[in-house]
Amino acid sequence: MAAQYAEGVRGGYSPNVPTNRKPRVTIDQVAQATGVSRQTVSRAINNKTEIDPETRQRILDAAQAMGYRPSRFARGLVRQDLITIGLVIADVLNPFFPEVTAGVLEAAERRGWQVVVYNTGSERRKELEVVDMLFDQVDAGIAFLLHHDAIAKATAGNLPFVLLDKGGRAPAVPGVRIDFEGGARRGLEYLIDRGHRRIAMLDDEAYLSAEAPNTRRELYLKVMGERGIPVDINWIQPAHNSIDGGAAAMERLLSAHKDVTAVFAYNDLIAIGAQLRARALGLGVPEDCAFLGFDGLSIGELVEPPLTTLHIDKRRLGEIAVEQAALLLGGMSEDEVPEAVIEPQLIVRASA
Amino acid sequence: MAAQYAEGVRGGYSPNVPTNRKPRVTIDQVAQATGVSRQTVSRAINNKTEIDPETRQRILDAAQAMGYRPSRFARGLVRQDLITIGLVIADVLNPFFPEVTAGVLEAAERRGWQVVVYNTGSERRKELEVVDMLFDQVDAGIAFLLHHDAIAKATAGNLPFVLLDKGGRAPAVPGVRIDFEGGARRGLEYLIDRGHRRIAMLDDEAYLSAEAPNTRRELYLKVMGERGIPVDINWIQPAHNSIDGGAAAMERLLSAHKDVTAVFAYNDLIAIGAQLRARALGLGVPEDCAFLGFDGLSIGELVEPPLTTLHIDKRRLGEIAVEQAALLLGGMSEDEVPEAVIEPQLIVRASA
DNA sequence: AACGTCTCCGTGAACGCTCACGTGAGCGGT
DNA sequence: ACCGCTCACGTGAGCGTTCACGGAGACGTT
Repeated sequence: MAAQYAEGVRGGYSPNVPTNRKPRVTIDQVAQATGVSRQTVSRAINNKTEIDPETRQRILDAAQAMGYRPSRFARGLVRQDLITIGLVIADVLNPFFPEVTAGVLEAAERRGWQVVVYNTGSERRKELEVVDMLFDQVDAGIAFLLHHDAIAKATAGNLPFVLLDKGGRAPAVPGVRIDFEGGARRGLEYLIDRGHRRIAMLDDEAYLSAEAPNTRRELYLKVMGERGIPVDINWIQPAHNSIDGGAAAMERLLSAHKDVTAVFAYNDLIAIGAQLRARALGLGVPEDCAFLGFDGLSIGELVEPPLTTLHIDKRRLGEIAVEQAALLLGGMSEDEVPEAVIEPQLIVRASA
Repeated sequence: MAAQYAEGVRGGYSPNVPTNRKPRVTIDQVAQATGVSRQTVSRAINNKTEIDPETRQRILDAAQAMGYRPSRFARGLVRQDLITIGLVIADVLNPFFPEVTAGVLEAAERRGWQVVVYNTGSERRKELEVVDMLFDQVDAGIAFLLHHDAIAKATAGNLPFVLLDKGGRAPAVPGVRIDFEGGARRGLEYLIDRGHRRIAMLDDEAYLSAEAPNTRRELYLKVMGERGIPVDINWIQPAHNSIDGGAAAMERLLSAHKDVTAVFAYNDLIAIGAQLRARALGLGVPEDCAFLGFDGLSIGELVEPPLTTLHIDKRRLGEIAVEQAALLLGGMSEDEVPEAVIEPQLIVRASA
């Protein structure tokens, strides 16, 4: 594969990797070189007692010079307290996930755990692949999974597994539930109470292919129905889960339904894109069209007008997931793990 | 430690972890239970040949039922091809890093490597701690490090180490260099050519405590000097590396120097905060004050007016780092690793 | 009947480390 | 001269796999 030199990159990179990997230096080699036993080298390396300070230094120097580094495998084999968890997210570039990741990282660090991160892009193939990988590589998994077969596979195995956003799934699978129903209800009723009747919905298109229960769209229909507000099915536009996706969907929506007065978006990313495009097309926000997001991303404060949204405590979401993983790892059975629910809070800024 | 129930979280979490960790099920136990040898179980688990399909299924079922999962340590000990790299970043919440992470993740995945992520917050103590940890836990490190003693420690050990943004350091330490000089020069000359003379700089305060060469500030002084433009030292304001930090710094700057016509910010985050605050205080952008950022974050497109910035290909940065790590891992010596430079590109949007 | 060839399965060793011991030297106290 | 103690260090075992073999049985070929 020829190296692709991206624009703005000098001295590009040709991966002509010489594969003469040097063999590992072992503790025994260090021991032999310094004329002591393995155990003494181990004492030096691990900063233990029962060793002469002078000997320690001598060993440390030799180890350094020889390029010795203890094998984490050999070490992990004998000590049982080295824990690594796998964090599976959909997209690092979606600001939702860095916040969750921050919570996971922090909670994991408090416990002295390592966190290895996987990106799926919400593709079915990747999700399945990553779940497979997880079984071999980590002690517990924390995952955001869209596709039900990936979820099934993940929870069927005997790896402690926690779902970020476990949706409406059985209580037996541990995870954090985000109360979309309460959130969507609060958000939509806010819009309705402010007089909006023609409320469109910009949905995440990823849920079209995944056979998952799409709570947000269903909730939209449900609440609108409860309030006796007729819904034109074409008010629902699928959007790619990104700012550009939101913009494109908004344009499609407007080309057919100029008369909607408010937009309820699947999330902030889509809402932001939609709002930006609406303004670019000359609409006033919120006078001509109001926008309501979901997630409470901080970038919602940057746009004009600042985005009204249903805020989710994403950091806490990550923290709780780690705590649940800890319970599982501690030997608790899956159905004993207490339920945790995160309640979206309506944050009224200025877009609605 | 009592559980803190964050607002918006029901059914909060008390970590009364029962620590009766169940002992590991080993391959031998599965072998015994199914009446075969270890090796046969191994063949079943690893999908190898030389095993009767029927036996395989029987073993697989038993393993599943017994909760068997191969130990990655034992496995890693005997196979030498399981590679894990450590990615050390300053702050997941700063959009710069998710982009780098995306590049690293993608490149690592292509190679079948695992990536474990560490967050330092650019704190000296954390940086040193993380570097220490790295030596034990991974096969190679890719790190964004601010403090020179952390860098020294990282590069002194015998762990393959690649620096993201290696700054002006010796060529012997592998890493990617971002050509801040070229970037800053292009940016500042653009401002100067458009008639600006009183150009302030909002610097990252983290560099105050770190005894690192702060190229961006020095470059600012250098270029201004070369063009014969006098600089008031108070035009340089330290800012916390965040949007709020930029806003606060801008407010301080304006309280003393209302007459600056342009702001050159350490990065986009600071620039965005500054610009937002300036507008809130009634200034017109760019008429009253122009803003120039650094990094080329996509959120710069969200603010009004969209931020003019020096764009860095962050994804490519991460990819190159992985490629360099691969070279090192392949046995290449540190000074043989070809130099890679990333050239910031001026993207003129509307803030300057 | 002897021999080769498959197919399926088992055995010993090795991976690199830590843990629980055991050991000998040195030294002060009785 | 003996005991007891501390300090510094060494020895054997074991952690859970995979790898390179070796071997028994079934079956066909000469």
